[in-house]
Amino acid sequence: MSSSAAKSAVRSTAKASGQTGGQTAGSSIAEGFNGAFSLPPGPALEICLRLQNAIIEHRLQPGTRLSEDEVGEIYGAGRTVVRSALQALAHSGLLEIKRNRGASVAKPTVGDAHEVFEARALIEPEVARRAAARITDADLTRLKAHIEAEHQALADNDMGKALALSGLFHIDIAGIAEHSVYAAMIQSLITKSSLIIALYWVRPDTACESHAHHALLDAFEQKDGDAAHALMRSHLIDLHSGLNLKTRVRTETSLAEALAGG
Amino acid sequence: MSSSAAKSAVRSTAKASGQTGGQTAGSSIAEGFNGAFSLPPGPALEICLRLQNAIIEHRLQPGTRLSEDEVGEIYGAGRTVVRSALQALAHSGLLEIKRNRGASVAKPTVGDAHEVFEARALIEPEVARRAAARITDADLTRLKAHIEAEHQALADNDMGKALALSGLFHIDIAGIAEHSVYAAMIQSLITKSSLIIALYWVRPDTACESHAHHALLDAFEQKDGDAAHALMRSHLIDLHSGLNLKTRVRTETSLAEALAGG
DNA sequence: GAAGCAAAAATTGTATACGGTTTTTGCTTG
DNA sequence: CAAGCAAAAACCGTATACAATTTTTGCTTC
Repeated sequence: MSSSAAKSAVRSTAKASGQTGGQTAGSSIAEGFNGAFSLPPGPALEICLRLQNAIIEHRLQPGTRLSEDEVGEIYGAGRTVVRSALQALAHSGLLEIKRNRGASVAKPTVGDAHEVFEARALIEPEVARRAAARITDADLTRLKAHIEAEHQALADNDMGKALALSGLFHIDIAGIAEHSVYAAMIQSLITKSSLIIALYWVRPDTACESHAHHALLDAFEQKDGDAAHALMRSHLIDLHSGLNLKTRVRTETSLAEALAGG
Repeated sequence: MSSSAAKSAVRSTAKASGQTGGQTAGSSIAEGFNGAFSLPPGPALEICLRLQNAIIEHRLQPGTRLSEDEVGEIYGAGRTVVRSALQALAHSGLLEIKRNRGASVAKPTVGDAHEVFEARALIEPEVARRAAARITDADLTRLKAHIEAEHQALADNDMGKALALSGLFHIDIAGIAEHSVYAAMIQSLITKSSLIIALYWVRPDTACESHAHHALLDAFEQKDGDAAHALMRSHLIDLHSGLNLKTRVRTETSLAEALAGG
């Protein structure tokens, strides 16, 4: 609950380029998402971030089961720390844990999807207005870098990375607004959005997103809070409408998926 | 073979006889708060609810340290389940866990307090509008019962219970609105509000709260969403203004408190 | 051949033991 | 008598072992 933590957490993402192409959690794209877990620094938090990153980048699909032994084997940790990490992720809404059944990646329903984007449409415009009043030049250059990296990821056809960067853009704004309560809510909502997009995204062109982010950046440069509010709201409504929430998409379980692939 | 069986038997009897005052977690006032934890039903969840209840009713004050062994001793559980419970509570923002330092009841700062009530003033009016559109007669009678119980607690001069019931009123409304995302947010905000009130509450008369709740009930009875929205917003602004967030109140630690008491 | 049931395998829930870090305490020394 | 330091106690982090539950599998039977 420290109100000063949000901004510094986002700021630290600027140094993310110093590492090799390896998959260390500290160098991952999703480092900016790290404010959501109330875990002390340690292996449990690292596993948390790695798994969260995998979910956000759609390398782990909704419904996938995560056995404690399996995860421990992959990351070279005991079951104790893995349990900690899984419980933390469950609390963030990314996993579901059932008694004696283990953890699996959450599968938001159509109703959940509506609720998440409705909440985002309420909260994020307010946060954007706050951010416009507080934004600094350093923040603006960082946001530009995010958009640039997102473009690059799209050029590389790396949809998972592009999506993660798009989310990071919104989270960075929450950090700029210096409101830790809103920031925590938005982090939770955006990670859930990632799951929802994995299940219900149907629009083929993602370019519109970049346009919206550019427009937001302009409003921030002019420190126009009302414009930022309006742009954010329309952006989120646009995102919401880009989902296919009428019919059921991708109801296949991991089993059916495996059958289709092989 | 008999050693472990005997020990568990002792544990269960201690658990049963230690709480003869009718304080089972399932029957406690804070039962309505139980949607916030992503723990499977079991002893960990029970300990979670008991501790949450104690915090909400101000029997545990901000800053109090909770040793794992101590909590385990009290509730007759091993450290494993206690750790689970403490981590879950930390995720809800009620506890703070520092590496090798253990858990302690969170102490929201003045800035946190502003943020929490600002967020409530944004979200809860929206939820009240939704609730007005969906409320049933059964819901109305239940809300009336809440207000009645709150009055009774005030008459008994049981401030902790009154405060918990007041929070339950708001949480019930979130449930009526049938919006799980908002409901989770509001539960988290209200439990945090409980900590904030423990630290910064200065207004001697709590009667105003009951009036506000009565007025809200009227709006719900008439299914007037706009009125519910406006009343909820003014109610929360009123609560916010009832806090002393200018100067520091109650900065004493548990040590100073013990000295003052003894 | 399908349905029902029992045994076995796999997986999670929990407790306990050991190692590392922090905090406290008591002594020494200026 | 205060300050610094070292030893010890307390506490948390992690791994491992055992118990309980679930899921799967193979057999029997209609």
